[in-house]
Amino acid sequence: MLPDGVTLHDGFLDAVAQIALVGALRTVAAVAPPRRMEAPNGRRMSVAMTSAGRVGWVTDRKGYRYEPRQMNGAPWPPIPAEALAIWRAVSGWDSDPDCLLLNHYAEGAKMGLHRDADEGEFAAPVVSVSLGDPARFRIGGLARRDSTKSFELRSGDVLVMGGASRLIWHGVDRIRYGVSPLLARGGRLNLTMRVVAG
DNA sequence: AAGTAGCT
DNA sequence: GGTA
Repeated sequence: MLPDGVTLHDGFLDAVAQIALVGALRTVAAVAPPRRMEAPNGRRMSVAMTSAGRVGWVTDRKGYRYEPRQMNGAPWPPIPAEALAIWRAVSGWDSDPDCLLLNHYAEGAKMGLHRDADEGEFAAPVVSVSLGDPARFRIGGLARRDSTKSFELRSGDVLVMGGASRLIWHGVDRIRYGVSPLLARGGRLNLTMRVVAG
């Protein structure tokens, strides 16, 4: 039983769709290379990130925020049509997302419990797509201290966090590296689409 | 004394 | 996934 507002579309993308999406994301990564950024506390994150869309999510010692340009001054690449199609199918939101955040989990990468709270529009859901190696996903409640539970997210799964769970705490405990044949170098790709409205 | 996209 |  998932919290109210969280929907898991198990196996939403078949193998063909997963391959097509990975191909489109390769183009994103070529224009805006994923990099391991610094959290405001100065620690380098294990997950490498980049973005597509009108704005991209960045972090450094100045804090978390959305920026209209990459560090090198170039705009972010457009959000691939394959990703927008998923958003339109599952988000229930009228407009398209402003940002696609692309996270690459190499072997050993993980992400601590956090909330997606840097957007200006919390009525719109966050749509998360998993590709490649499986991840042990942890989900809590609206308060940091709320109890958590975990389950596995597999390649092709689409998770929607919206409604009462839009600001829910969540994270990735670990990935099971080398399980999926989808990505040549292994690891996990996660993309999340957000309405930033700022 | 919170708050935590980090660390054990 | 709850502490320090």
